[in-house]
Amino acid sequence: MREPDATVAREPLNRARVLKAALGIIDAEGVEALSMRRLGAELGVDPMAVYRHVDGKDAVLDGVAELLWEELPDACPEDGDWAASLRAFASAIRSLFHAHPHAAPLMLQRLVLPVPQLEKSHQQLEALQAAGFDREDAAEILRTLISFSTGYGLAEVTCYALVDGEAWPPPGSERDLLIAFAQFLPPGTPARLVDVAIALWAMADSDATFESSIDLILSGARLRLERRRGASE
Amino acid sequence: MREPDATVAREPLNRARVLKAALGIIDAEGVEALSMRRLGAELGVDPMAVYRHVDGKDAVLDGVAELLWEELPDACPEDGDWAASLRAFASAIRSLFHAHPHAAPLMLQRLVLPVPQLEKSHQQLEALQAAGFDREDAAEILRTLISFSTGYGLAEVTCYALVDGEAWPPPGSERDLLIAFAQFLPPGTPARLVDVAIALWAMADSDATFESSIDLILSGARLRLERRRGASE
DNA sequence: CGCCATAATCTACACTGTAGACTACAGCGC
DNA sequence: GCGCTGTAGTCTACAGTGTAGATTATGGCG
Repeated sequence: MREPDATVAREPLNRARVLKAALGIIDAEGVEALSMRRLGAELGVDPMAVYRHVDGKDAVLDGVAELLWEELPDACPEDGDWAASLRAFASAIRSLFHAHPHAAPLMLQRLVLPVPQLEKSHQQLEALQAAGFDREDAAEILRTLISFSTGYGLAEVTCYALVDGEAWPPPGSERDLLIAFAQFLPPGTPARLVDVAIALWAMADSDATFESSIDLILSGARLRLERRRGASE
Repeated sequence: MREPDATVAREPLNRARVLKAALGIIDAEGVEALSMRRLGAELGVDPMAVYRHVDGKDAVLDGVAELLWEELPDACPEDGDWAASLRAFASAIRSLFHAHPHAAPLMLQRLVLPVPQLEKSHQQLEALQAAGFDREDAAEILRTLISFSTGYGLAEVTCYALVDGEAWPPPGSERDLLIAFAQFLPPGTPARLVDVAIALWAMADSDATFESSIDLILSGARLRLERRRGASE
């Protein structure tokens, strides 16, 4: 009945498989659905077996965060267009939130020091310095960009969480929107505040807002570069 | 022995006192230290008594988040300087994170729709429209500002969490910094990545970076206002 | 006094993370 | 073949969690 080769009743567990399973659960059902018992069940194994490969639940969460940040694509340094590279970096961060809305809290909890994120940041820093920025300016620009992309991604994902699986913004006429939003707000919220919520968070093209904000940051960076060049010559 | 007046063996519990106590615990020891039993103890009361005044633990967390956003100061609309008002708004959001570093996850979890935040946003929107912005532009600017301030505040607070009570950035020479940061990173992290971490997150004047990023966003807003005015006349 | 609403307590249950003892088994020298 | 040893997986048990439900004080009011 069983496979003849190597008598692999099961592949032995390992850290990578544990983390992958954990991310799967989180993506599908949210962080609060992840328990060690559930994780064991998902892997077809006693819950305690997981502890052989991972230090504990916190370590699992840390590992998943690392896994997520690893999905950030490398910068492609060949073209030498630092602005395009930065824009791609920012978009990638935002996309990460979109790809794993339920895991957003994890990416935030370990926001500053995940090694893969540092690696990509390093690439960006190098590109900026190659373009003539000094290291302080480059770091400041990158920091601004990371902060903004993170905050923006988070805000969007928080909106998605409200409707959980449905489309965002909730489709329909302006009147429909009003009704839909009223559900998310405590009863008795003044109508003018419902309007504010809609204006802020149910705008049609959040892509455009994101891009234009990035433009803003990049144009500021460009300005700084020119000033720096003018001063040094 | 006891106070004679009104025989108040204790003031009866109420929602506000529950939330205040919860925030106290969170500020002092972090979110994970908050349990219903701990909360009851803090209030000198059976854990179950809390449930009379609040719907459950999630409701407590929601309430605390609301409490936090209530600390956002009102805009002072009299001076009519929309840019100054926006800058104050952004700084206030950032200050909120600084004032309650342990509560940051809570403010994020309920990022978009806390009523008090909508109230202040409403004031800002009004001010912008009074200055000549149309509602879409005003909303976009505000959204960018909120996202950025949130992301920036979060990143800073995440750094504070690393040292938990000590000063940030950790003081000392560049070599000291290197050693200090190495502790926060997994062993074996390449030195160039430690450098990146330091450049990004241990910069001396994060106030200045914040302000200059806000300047960037505001100057973009100003530009849009002028264009809009030029087009409409 | 009795009645009753409200606040606070007590008990109990299902569930969590995980320490520690235990079993199953592969690879080894003899 | 034997026994040893190290490793992967299992089992049991414990302290701690959120909270449903029953129970007990405690006040106000007729």
